[in-house]
Amino acid sequence: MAENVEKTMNKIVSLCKRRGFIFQGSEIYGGLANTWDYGPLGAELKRNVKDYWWKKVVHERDDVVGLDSAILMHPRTWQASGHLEGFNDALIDCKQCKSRFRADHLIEDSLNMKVEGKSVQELTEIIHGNEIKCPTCGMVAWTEARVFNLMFKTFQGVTEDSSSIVYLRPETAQGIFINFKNVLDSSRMKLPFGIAQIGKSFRNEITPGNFIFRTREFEQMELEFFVKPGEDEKWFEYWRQFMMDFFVSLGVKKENLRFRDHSPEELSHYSKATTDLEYKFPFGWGELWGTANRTDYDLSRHIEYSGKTLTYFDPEENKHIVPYVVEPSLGADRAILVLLCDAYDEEEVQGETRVVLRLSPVIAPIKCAILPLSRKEPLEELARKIYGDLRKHYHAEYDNTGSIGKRYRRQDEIGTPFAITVDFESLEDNKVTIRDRDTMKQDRVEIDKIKDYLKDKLGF
RNA sequence: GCGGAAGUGGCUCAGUGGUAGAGCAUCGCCUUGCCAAGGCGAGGGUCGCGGGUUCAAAUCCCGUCUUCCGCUCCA
Repeated sequence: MAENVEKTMNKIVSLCKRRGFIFQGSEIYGGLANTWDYGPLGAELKRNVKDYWWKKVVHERDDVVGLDSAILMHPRTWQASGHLEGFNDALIDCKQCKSRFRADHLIEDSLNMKVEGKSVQELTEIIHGNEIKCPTCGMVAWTEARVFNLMFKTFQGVTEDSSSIVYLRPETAQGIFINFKNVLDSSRMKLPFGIAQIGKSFRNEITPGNFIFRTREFEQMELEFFVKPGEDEKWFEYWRQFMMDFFVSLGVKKENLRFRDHSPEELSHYSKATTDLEYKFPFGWGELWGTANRTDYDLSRHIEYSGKTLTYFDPEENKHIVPYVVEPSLGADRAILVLLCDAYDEEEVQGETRVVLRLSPVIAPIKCAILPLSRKEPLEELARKIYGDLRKHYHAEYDNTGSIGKRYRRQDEIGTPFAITVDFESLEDNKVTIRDRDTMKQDRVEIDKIKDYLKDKLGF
C-alpha cells in the first residue's frame, strides 16, 4: 500500500514537472521548502479551474457578487476575527524521546480536563505539576510549552517597530467581512446573498506536505453567503451539496468523494457546524472543500471591534439584523491536485504504458492539437491556417514533430481532449480527422465546421 | 520540529577513491505516414549545496538544504 501510494504520487509529481505543470519552488537555489511554482500548463489549468469556479459561483447566479480585497489588512482585523488568539497552538516536547504534542490535547487526553483559554504558562504548569507521562515513551521530561502562531508576520513601511506589524491573511474571508457594508451600500444586494473571492492566503503550518496538498502559501476560493438567522441550516445543506456537484461536473469520480462532519471538538473557534468534502487521494482521504456555519460571529466581532454598524435592514420585519453566514471554502491548489489525481490514468497498449490525463475539457490546458500528418507542403500550410483560425476561439497547440502516434501520446499525457489531424486527403476533400482522447473515435469533419464541431462536443 | 530513506543531464537510473555513463526525452537532417521510441548527427551534468580528509572525492567524514514515508496540525 505505502509503496503504491508513493509510486502514484511520484508519477504525478514527475509528470507535472516533465510536462510543465508544477515545479519545485526556487529549484536553482536548492529549493525552498513547501513552495511550488505552476509552469505553462499548470498556469492554464489553475486559471481554468478558478474561472470555472467563478462562473459557477458568481456569474451564473444573481445572488453572489465578487470581491478582490487586499492581502494585508489592519491588524485589528485579526483581533476581531479571533485569529490572533485562536490561531495559536501551544506545543510541548518530550526531552526524552523528542516527540512533540499539542499541550491542550495532552492535558485533555491525560487528565480529561478542559483547558480552553489557558495561557502557555498555565498549560506548562499543569503538565509539569501533574507529572503527565509522555504517551510515546512514558517518561516525564517536558520542555516548556511554546506558542506557534500560524500567522505570517511582517512589517508595513521601512521601520520594523511593533506599530508597523501587519499579518499576511490566513484566510480570505476577513477581507469579505470588513467589506460587507461597502458591498451592501454599493450593490443593492438583498439577503440571502453571497460575496465571493479568490486569493492567496498564508499559514505557518507545523507540518506541510504531500506535494501541493498542504502548503504555507495557498490560494483559496471562498464564498461568504449571508442569510437571515434561522435560515442558516437550510443554506448549509444547499452549499454542501453544491460542493459535491461542482466536482462531479468536472468529471471527478463520485466514489472518490465523501462528506465528513466535524465533531464538536475539532470545530474552528468561529464555527457552529462544519462539513468537509473529502477526496480519496493516493495518500488517503483528505479534506478538499469545507463548508462552515460561521453564524453571526464574524460580523458581530467586527461590529464590536470597529464600532461600525455592519447590520442589514430587513424591510419585511422592519428591523436591523446581523446576518448569519455560511462559508464554502475551497483550496485552489487542492482542487488542482484532486483533478490531476482523478484524471491520471494508465493504459496498456501493445505492451507499452500510455499515460492519459482524462481532464475535463472545461479545465484542460489545451483544448485541441493540430497535427499535420506530414511536413510536406502544402499540407503544413493548410494545417497552419486551421491552427491560426482555431486558436482565436480555443487554446490550441501545433505539433509537427515525430510520428503521428507519438504526437497523440504527447497530447494524451497533458489532457488535451481533441486532436485534429490534417492529411493528404484534406487537400482534396477539405476535411480533417478529429480524434477524441477518451473514446479514441475519429470523425471526418469539414474544415469550415471544425469550430462548430468542437463547440458541440465541448459545450462552450 | 523529531525519527527513517533518498538526492548523479528534462525523466528513470548505473557508476563506492583515479579527470562523468546508459536508455528515454529534446533539437537538426533524412525516412515513415493515423496511435510513441527507423537512420545519422547535436546540445545538455561544477554528481543538491558548503566545508574537510587525500597526490586525487560522485564515491570517505562533518554540516546544511530539499524531497519522500511515519508522528503532531489545517483549507
